[in-house]
Amino acid sequence: MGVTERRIREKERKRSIMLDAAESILLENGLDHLSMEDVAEKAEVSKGSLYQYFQNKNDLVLGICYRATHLLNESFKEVLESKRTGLMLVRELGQRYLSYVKDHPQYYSSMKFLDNLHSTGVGGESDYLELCTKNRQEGFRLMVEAIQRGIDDGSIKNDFPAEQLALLFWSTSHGVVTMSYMHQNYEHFKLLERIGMQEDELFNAYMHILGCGIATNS
Amino acid sequence: MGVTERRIREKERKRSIMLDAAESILLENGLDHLSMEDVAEKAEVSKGSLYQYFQNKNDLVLGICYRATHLLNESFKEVLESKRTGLMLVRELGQRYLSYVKDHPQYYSSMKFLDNLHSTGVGGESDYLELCTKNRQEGFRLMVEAIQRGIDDGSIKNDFPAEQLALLFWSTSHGVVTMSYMHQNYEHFKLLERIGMQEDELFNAYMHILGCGIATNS
DNA sequence: GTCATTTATTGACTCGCGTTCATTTTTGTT
DNA sequence: AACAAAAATGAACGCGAGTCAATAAATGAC
Repeated sequence: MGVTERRIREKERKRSIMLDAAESILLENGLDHLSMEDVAEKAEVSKGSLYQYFQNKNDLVLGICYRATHLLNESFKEVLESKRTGLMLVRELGQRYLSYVKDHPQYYSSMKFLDNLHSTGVGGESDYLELCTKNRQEGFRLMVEAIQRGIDDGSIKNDFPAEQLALLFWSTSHGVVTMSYMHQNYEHFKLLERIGMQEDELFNAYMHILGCGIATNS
Repeated sequence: MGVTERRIREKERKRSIMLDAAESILLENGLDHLSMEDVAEKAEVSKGSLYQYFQNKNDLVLGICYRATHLLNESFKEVLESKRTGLMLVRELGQRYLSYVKDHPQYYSSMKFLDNLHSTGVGGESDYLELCTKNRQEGFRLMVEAIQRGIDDGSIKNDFPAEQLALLFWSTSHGVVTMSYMHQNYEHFKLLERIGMQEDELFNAYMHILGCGIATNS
């Protein structure tokens, strides 16, 4: 029976169309102004149909987030395939994260949404939630791997276990990336200008300071 | 006419009661489950009355945020009164921020709300918005001052201007503090445990790494 | 091709919540 | 007590998430 298979494929295709619609609205209007009605209209289906493909609004946004985390991980994996020192890998991961946020602000805000759900406890049922969480863990694991390689090849100090360094890098980079995200996406956000700093300067300073802290030789 | 003055005082008192109510609900239920009706009930006034004291829900939350930012700044000012080296001041500021978030999670979430508004553009009218923003800038200024003192007294490298270092510290500490906030407030958030790390270990590692990056002598 | 059954689609409806406003109550003044 | 100004109230509105009974389309048996 190829019929049920085609049904599944067809269903996946429509789901994808709906996600495309949601993504473009998220990009244009931001999370706060993403309504199910607008998504339905953009996807050229009825509101009720949306709910056949997504359990609720959270689920829809997490659907985007699933794409988002997957894409970021792919980019990270690419980095880990190169043969540079661990320290350079870490730097490159940071660089990738930064460009990722620049290129896909809608993905970034969907990931913020995920973080927020994790903070709030649970925000309703969603099958995507677990998948997204898995993806994030995978991303974290990739970071640990880069750092571990750095410790092994001697480019990174072994003052701390790789997991702990990774967590630090994970936490801190978030703030830096957010800064440049806001700088890029919100006209009125003038903090960087106010202190006369370029966007890439911030990242370089971050990497420099962090580098001094974790690299074996300054 | 002492009457109008008393009226103003009385009005301020009621506003304060309403903020107290909102605060306690924010503490118990979190931002997502903070409804105007609940606040009204807790403050023992009608829903309509709330709107005589606050322009809208955002305004109410920013009212809490105003308290929040003020309190944090007071704590920061206290630190700056001491005569330690700039580097030690910076460390102490971080420490204060950390305990602040532990002691007043509802204030922390109100500050996250403020950040979010800043991200989103503007979320409706609120007189408190400007006040909160001012407070945040003041907080940032205090951080700059601590770092500048460090540069002056030689405890902090002068690779970067104080404002830039402050911005870095500001951005990165946010991530670290968020981590321990979530660790404390959300039972299911097990990231720290998973990698076998204590809460204060994370902060110490952060300060250590950062310290290596900015201190004059390792 | 016809028809019964399963599956997909629809939009009118409910419901919760932020917000408004006409009305009532309280407070202050003469 | 009479009146005016300010404050408080809760019924009513709008908007958007989520539901569901009705309808349409697709499938498979004969």
